[in-house]
Amino acid sequence: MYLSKMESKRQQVIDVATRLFAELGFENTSMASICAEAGVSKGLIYHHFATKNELLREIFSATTLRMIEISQASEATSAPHEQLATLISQLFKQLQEDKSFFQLNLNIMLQPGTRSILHDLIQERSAHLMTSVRHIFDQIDPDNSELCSYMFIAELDGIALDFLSIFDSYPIEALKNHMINRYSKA
Amino acid sequence: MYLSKMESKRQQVIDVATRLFAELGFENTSMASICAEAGVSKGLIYHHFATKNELLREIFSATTLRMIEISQASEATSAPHEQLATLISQLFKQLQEDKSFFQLNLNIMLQPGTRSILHDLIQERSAHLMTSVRHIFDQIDPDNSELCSYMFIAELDGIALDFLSIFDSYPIEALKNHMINRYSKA
Amino acid sequence: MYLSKMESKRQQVIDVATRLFAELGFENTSMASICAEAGVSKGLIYHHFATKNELLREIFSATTLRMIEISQASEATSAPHEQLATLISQLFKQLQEDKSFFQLNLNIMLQPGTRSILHDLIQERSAHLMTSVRHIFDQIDPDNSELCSYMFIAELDGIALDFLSIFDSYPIEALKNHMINRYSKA
Amino acid sequence: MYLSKMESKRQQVIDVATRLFAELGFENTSMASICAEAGVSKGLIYHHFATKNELLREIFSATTLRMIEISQASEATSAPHEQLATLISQLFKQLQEDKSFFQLNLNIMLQPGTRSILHDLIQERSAHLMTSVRHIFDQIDPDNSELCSYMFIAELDGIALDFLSIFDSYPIEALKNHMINRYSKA
DNA sequence: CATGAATGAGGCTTCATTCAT
DNA sequence: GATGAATGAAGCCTCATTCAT
Repeated sequence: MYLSKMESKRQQVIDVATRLFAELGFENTSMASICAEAGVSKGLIYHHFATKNELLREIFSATTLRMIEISQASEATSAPHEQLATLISQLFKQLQEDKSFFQLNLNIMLQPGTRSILHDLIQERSAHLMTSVRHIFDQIDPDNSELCSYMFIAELDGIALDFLSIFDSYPIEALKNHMINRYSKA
Repeated sequence: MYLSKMESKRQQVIDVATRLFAELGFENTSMASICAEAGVSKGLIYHHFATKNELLREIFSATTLRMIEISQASEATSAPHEQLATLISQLFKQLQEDKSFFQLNLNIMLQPGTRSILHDLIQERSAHLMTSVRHIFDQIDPDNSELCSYMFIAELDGIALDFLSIFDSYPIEALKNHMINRYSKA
Repeated sequence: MYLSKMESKRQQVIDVATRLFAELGFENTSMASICAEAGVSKGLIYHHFATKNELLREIFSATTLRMIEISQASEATSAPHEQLATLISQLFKQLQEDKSFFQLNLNIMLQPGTRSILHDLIQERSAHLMTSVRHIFDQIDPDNSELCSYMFIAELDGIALDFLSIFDSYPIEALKNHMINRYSKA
Repeated sequence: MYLSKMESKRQQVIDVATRLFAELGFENTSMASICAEAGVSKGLIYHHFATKNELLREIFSATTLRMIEISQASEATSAPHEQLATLISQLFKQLQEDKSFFQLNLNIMLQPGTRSILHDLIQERSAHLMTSVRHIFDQIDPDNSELCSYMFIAELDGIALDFLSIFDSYPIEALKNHMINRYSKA
């Protein structure tokens, strides 16, 4: 029970921080406001996380894990075109269900301040992602798998970007279907 | 000469601020540092710009104008596929020549803080951009011009995003050629 | 015409400053806001008034003149009790007609910052006022004229203070009649 | 001892701020100078008081309590005329012993800036004061108790005003005796 | 007389972080 | 593990005033 309570406060801080970073941005979220919303003292937050930057890194790592889970859901199916279809479906599902999750990730990867804090973690994540996608395209078109992978990722990133941050009303369903059509045909 | 001197300090502030916002991010750039680098007193910056936010808005508006110029370069040629090719070329050229220009734009459109400051201006810009692109696709495939436009923009945005912020080494030339091939064939 | 125009801008500054000082207080009124409301440049205001303090002193002096005029209106009548009645009437009339005029005077005489700027002028004014009132009471009760004068002034000041700054709804008419009754009977 | 130390810094801030507001005026007292004189860091003052305005409000509330105490000292005695005499004595005593206490109160109630900050508290205080005084006059002259109360308060306020802010040398003792004579006779 | 760009000190407030309890 | 008082640097902005034109 002590442990669970201990974990609960720590996790509470992470949850609240994740939400506030997504809503307000890292630089506009104060440690004080995280404490307030998490119902935790200033002393405690620094007992669990050495600095605000460390807290961000921990959150980023956690989201990386979650993104890997999403991308691995597709690996169950064997046929590469099916894998792509599943991957696309999964991503669009998440994109619509948890906008703030993706918004946060775009934020912190683009903002110079947070980028440099997370530099190594960003590297790791994108390398991992690239490898995953490339495994699939290696089975479809080994000669162009690199280019195809980059293009595939760019299309998904671009849609996410436009959906989340550029256009106020976005035909997300139409684009999802378009992507599935483009990539799931043998 | 009066005019040039008068304009010079104001413009100097804009130039320095644009660069620092791109390099460090809006929230991590202090008015004091802008003053210092522009060789201008703290008071003067507030003589010309009511607020740090106003300064950002002015910069954003200026970049919108510049983006419109870029996109209009393609309108000279008559054939729609040629227009697309020209547009893609222009964009990739700018993207490689002035990374910080695009970085800044991605930054401020994604960061919640700056987004809300610029909300109306972002709306205007993306509407304008959408209209421009759609004019071209209306001539190619009127029935699907909306979807095509969104997809086209997503691809370009995604490439820019990945190039500027995700991957450390990016095959930008290969992607450019791929895009030109995809869109310039009749 | 040049002269009148010259005077007009100068007077305009005085008028606007008087109003703003009364509405916002001296310390909360910036030279810039006076310029803006008076439609005058910063250079010009400093051409006419050496400093913000000088502007205040000039305004205070002008209001002193106006107060003297008011108090002299009563000297026409010969009987001392009539003089008091007239004086009271005049003061209550002004108090109700031009609240901000009196408010300003109370403000700047009480605020330590403005008090010290105006120290000598405040002395002069109160000495003059005291003398005027005492002339009247000398004719009524020479032995107690000093005390009577102080008490008379205190009553009027107190009513003004309470009316202008303490109570939201104040039976000003009732107090006026009470004062007239108290002092006009032979 | 923990408590005393905890309270000590907070109270120290209040004490210093009260004194400086009285001496220099609210607008001319910087938070920095309060910190300096209280031997406290800039951060701490904002740990205890959200805002400079809040600090003022707290001080004003405290002075209201003190004024209520003073006015209640008279309620012990039963006869109304005695109550008035006691009240007058008390007030003159305080007025002479702690000029800056009253000066501060006049200041902030008259300065437009501070007035609006304290608007509700001023209302409360004057309502309370009025009620207290009226209780006494209800026992003396029920038909005119309202007018008598207003007049009584005006006289005291006017004397305080003139004593503290208008005249350089003021026969305060003579006026005190005059007031006691006027109100303590049955 | 008239303008408005320019200055620099100083004001209020925020914030990450530390530390005694 | 938990609290919250305390710090001090830094941030945005305001303002009286000066001066070249």
